[in-house]
Amino acid sequence: MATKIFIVDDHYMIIEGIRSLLQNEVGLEWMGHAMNAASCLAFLEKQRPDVLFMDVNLPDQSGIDLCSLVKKAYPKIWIVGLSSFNQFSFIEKMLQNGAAGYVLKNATKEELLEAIDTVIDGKTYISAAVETTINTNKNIKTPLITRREKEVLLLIAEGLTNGEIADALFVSITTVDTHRKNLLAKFEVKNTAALIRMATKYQLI
Amino acid sequence: MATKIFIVDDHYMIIEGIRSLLQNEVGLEWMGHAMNAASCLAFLEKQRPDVLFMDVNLPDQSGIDLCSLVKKAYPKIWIVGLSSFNQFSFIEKMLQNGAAGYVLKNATKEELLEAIDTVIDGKTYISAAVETTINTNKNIKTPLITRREKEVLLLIAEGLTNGEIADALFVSITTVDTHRKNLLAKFEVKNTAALIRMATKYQLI
DNA sequence: CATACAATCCCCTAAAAGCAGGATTTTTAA
DNA sequence: TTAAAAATCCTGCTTTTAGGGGATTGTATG
Repeated sequence: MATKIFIVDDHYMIIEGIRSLLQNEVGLEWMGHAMNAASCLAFLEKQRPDVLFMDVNLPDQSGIDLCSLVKKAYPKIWIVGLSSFNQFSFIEKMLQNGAAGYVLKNATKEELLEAIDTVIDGKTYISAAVETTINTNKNIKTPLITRREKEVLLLIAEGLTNGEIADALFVSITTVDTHRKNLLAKFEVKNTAALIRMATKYQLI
Repeated sequence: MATKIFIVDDHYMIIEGIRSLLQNEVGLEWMGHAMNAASCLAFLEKQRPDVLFMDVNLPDQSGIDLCSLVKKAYPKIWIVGLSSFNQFSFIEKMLQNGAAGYVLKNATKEELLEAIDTVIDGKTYISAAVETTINTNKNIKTPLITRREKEVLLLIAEGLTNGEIADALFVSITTVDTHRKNLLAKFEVKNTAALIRMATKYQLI
């Protein structure tokens, strides 16, 4: 039986690109595409692909969230994350949320076919380039900050001083100061400038 | 005579996507593709497309730079910028560097055809979505900072103090302090945190 | 039920950044 | 070649951060 392929991506060219790469492959059946999360879910109510290529960035909902939704509702569908970016945070989250593979949008036909074969075998497919990113990033720990610390961080980024943050959060300045110290420690930086830069790097801001 | 189309983009799927959308159009001749700036320039030495779709992000050189290079060497080639991002800075720079159009990677076939028609007519093609971005951004003034201010800004973002920056640049602390004051004034912010956030927003860091 | 963690608060000191004025010398561009 | 812009340096003062200690309370979670 042919492996049924579906894709959700808001970039028309990517859809066409993948389609033209895979369309005439034997053993594959092209089921079509959706251009947003909602129509993807609507499609899945009626039909079930084997492999679902899923863009990480969708207009109505993040691919990350859609991934866990789909995986909960239809555990048999193998999801392959699709992104222009070789960015660790995306890769990590997609895999955590049940994706069985991750390919970049500059993947070759061979990579796509290998990804399909690998995931329907129940294994995880990670392309070489993505693997490198994972390896370089897995040592770099993203600081685990608390809810309150994140609030403080955002207000710091807004340009508020400790006093102003204290007023905004109805706590004392010393409390804000403590959170701030903890942020510096957790990000392993020694001042606000580096803190904000790191936080944007980790896309916490 | 058919309009000759060439594309430079490092994403295989985009190339295939555009090719499958345009390949069978009458009046168009698909010349092929390059996947980086160098091979694009090599191709142009031998053959001349009429319209050149150019990715803004290329592996060996930015599309922005390649754009002005190509336009200087071959003014008759109409360049259409190509990007996933509807980002003002990119659009602006591509157009400044001689691009005649700008389309997003989620463009439809109709948009691509319209872009081609428009630019070979000598006009500028801007898709509706991109136009909106231009309008919303042209009011937002990006601060114009000097070379030295940018150096200081980068070092601030690295987490260096005024003293350390002074040492790094072989100037006095007061000089660094002045640059810093000017940065705060130009970005219209009142402290470092907001400065770094703004600077990353404007992608100066 | 212990204990880990988050969130809150306090003290003190030193360092760094921010604010308000200056000034001089190079560069750059009209 | 001359005016504007950039880069350099200064003094004095205030506010804010950073670094070093703490401590208490509540709330989850094993």
